[in-house]
Amino acid sequence: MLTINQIREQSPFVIERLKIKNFDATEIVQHVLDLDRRRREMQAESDSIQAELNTLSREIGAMMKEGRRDEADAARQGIGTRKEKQKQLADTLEAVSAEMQAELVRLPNLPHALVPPGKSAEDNMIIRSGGVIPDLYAGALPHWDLIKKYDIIDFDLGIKITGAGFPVYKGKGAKLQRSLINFFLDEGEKAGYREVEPPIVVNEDSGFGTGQLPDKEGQMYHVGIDNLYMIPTAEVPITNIYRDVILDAAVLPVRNMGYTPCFRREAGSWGAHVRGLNRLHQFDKVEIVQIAHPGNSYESLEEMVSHVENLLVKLELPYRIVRLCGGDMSFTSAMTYDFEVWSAAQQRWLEVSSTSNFEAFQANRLKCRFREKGAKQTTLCHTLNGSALALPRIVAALLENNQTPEGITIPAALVPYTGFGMIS
RNA sequence: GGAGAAAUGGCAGAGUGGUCGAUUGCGGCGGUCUUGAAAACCGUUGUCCGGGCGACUGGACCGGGGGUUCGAAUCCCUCUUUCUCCGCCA
Repeated sequence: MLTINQIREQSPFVIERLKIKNFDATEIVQHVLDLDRRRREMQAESDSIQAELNTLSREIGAMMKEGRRDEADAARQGIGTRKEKQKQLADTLEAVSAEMQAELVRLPNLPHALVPPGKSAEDNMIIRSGGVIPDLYAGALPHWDLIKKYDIIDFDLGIKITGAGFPVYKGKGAKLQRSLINFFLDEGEKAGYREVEPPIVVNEDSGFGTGQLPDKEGQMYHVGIDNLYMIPTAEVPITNIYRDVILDAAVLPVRNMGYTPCFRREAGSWGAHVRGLNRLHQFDKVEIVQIAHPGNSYESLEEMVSHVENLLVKLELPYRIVRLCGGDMSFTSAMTYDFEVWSAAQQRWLEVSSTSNFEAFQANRLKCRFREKGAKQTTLCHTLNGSALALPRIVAALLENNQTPEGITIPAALVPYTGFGMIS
């Protein structure tokens, strides 16, 4: 969420910027400012009554010690009404603060100045593209047919075991998964990321910290009996490592990555374009996360973008990088690059990575701060993350783009991992 | 799952109703001394929310939440977590 300070100090700017996200913040900002003013007034009053009470208590303590019982009893007289008033004030103060918090949480992050305006994916800005779009032979198949032809991914089995959207990877299909994961992790390690293996179920605090709760509650699988959530992305546990942490400025940027399965309910989002591997309830992903100094966070973003791009180059996939327009960006992001690969049989671009700078938006919720050497003040870090990469659509594109009448060829970079160069 | 013990500042560890944001040690930072370093000595050292241009100042925080009391780190309730023993188990 945005900080109250920023809203207090530059509310017209906040309102103006959010228009890029097609969000009219006028009312919320006004309401927040109003609540903030009331909150501060009440706290001043509450604090001063509390100060009086504290003094009185101390005096009574001294009297008791000296055995002046009568005086102590007398001093006790005025306390009841003050306590009552203080209690009332404190309760209202808490209610006002909670309301302010609830309002603050409704405001999306401010988009960066370079974010183009726009309503939908149509308005995204293509930054660059690479790779060669293949010419498929006549009779080339979409991946949902290829996986059956070569018996490497089985949706029906998944339906039997769990339900739709939980495929079973078999044989070379399973090996391909494992190879991609290892390849991504190895490349990440070369790029300076520390590998972590986090829990894949998280508590409410973590869900709130990265912004999945409360807004996107319905997107996560909830383990009701223990009130835990299955992660929709490794971003949640990996970023939450830094919840309630004060870092030394010298350690920034911190680079972590992890492979996890990801779980998404995708309620209500099924349609014509989500056949096969295009959208699943469970999928594998390697995620990279950086905690950066606010002064350098866009360098971190660029670094992450080149890392992801490098992966696509090594996989020899035709890709393009787009900077999302305001209307297509997520609630929490200040700047997002999407990576799309060309799916030759489907004749469309598939999103395989979304790499974002959240600036201080998540950090404010997480209370992830840093301190300059020798400084007394703490400052919010910037947090960033990106998929590097999400597997299913990569697999879809690899299968479709690399199909030949003899079988599916494996890109050279992967062969050391798979141990085979062809699925046939 | 059953029984018991515990949770205090970066760490270790005092504190069982009163001036305690908290003794002390270690660590960190600054200084004295030294050619330099070590040792020794002196000082300093948490976070958050308010007020003030500022010096400074009010409030909160001893695992979380609630309660008793004029007053709670200390007493009571509850939740969470950790440790020990037993049971079960990859």
